[in-house]
Amino acid sequence: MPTSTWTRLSPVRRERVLVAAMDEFGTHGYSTGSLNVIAREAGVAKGSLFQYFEGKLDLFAYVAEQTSLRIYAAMRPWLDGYDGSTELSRHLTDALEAWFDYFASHPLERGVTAATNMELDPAVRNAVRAPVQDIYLAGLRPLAERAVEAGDLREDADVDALLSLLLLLLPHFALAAHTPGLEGPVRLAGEHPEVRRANIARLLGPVLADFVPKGP
Amino acid sequence: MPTSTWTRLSPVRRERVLVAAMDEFGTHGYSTGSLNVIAREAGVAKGSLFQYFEGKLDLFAYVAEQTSLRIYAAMRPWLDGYDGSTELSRHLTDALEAWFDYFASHPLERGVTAATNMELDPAVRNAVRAPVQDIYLAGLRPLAERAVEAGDLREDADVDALLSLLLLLLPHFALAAHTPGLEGPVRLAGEHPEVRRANIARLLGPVLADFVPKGP
DNA sequence: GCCGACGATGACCGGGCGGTCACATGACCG
DNA sequence: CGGTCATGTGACCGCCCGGTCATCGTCGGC
Repeated sequence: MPTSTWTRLSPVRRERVLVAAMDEFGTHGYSTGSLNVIAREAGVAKGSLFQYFEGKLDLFAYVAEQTSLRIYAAMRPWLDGYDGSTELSRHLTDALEAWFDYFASHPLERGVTAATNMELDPAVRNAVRAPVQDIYLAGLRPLAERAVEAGDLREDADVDALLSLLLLLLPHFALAAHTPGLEGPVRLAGEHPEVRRANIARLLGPVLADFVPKGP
Repeated sequence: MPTSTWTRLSPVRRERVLVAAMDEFGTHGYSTGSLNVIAREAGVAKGSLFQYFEGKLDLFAYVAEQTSLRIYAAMRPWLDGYDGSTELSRHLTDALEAWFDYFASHPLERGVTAATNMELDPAVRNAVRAPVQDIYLAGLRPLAERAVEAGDLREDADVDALLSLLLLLLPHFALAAHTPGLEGPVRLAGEHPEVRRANIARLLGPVLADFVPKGP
């Protein structure tokens, strides 16, 4: 958790530190990322970083959390826009498409997401991922509940299981879609929008299959 | 590339070093993995490691390559067993199922595969993944060609594109299926074999859809 | 019994790391 | 003005890293 000093800091200085940390951690990951580099790029003394955060892990957790909040804010219109009047799978396809676009145009957020999901050390994963998942769950759970009300999900659907699946799979899809040197799985990021939509729908299909009602 | 000294080493000593390196790199990844730890666990002086390999990256590349060879050897019966008399998708489902089982019972190989696929540094990725992919391609390409002959793949199918897709997606599936704390995506690793088979087939479906013949 | 080649060894090197701390700076107050 | 306090700073600490190398033991050939 950031210190009280951090919260009192000028927004300009906060943003400089945050961007430098997102860049460094997003490029090199947690363990290889260097506080010396972050301080230098932010134009701040290294000692200041320790006045703002309890240590390296605290800074990384903050970066991951802020990144999730930015992504969440960008996805908010799609999460709030679902009222059951459109089909759930169609709505999720829209959201996933917007998500891909967001990563494509926000390399810092993409890098941090990659670093978070590719972290091997269980201690670091646990420290970072729980708050991040809480943020996504806060947006996804109401959507799932609205879908049950609307009959788009089976009444006895295990909502927790569905949300776990989405949280596990979606980052993989999103990141794989922008893996350098390949267009993306199943040509997800292809040039023709209608092809891309169809591919997203195909990826979502097996994820949702257990949860949607059987009949028409 | 290992030195000539390494090839002259007693198999017992070679195996001790290889296992220690697989364990360390598989647990902590490349950059965080320590040569000091590897030397200690292998019961070998650190200087010896530099008589066997050109440096840390050389050792990691060797570990990744040997791991691929072990996995490839275990999958060999499934690769060679395809002669066009069974359906391709059914055959690949068998192979993927065997792959999951292999990872579940071989934690060292699973760890190294995870470390290889989760590496962020492009230089390390390139040094490691090219030889690894060559190994898999050597097994998969003949299978794909046999499938074209048997009419299981469209004659004009882009075999390279299909192989790229398989190489990109399959490790993700295999690793996600054993992510600690979750049963696996779409309950891949569920208890009922028939459910698992169905889920594997659903995952493979979109990967193959562009490549199989349209009609019956 | 001597020798030269090979291989094993661990003390040692320079460097970068996360983290600390004594001190400088400057705003505010009596 | 002096005193206090929050904040900024970078030299410094101990540690571990990948990598080197002088040294020594152990062989097979003569």
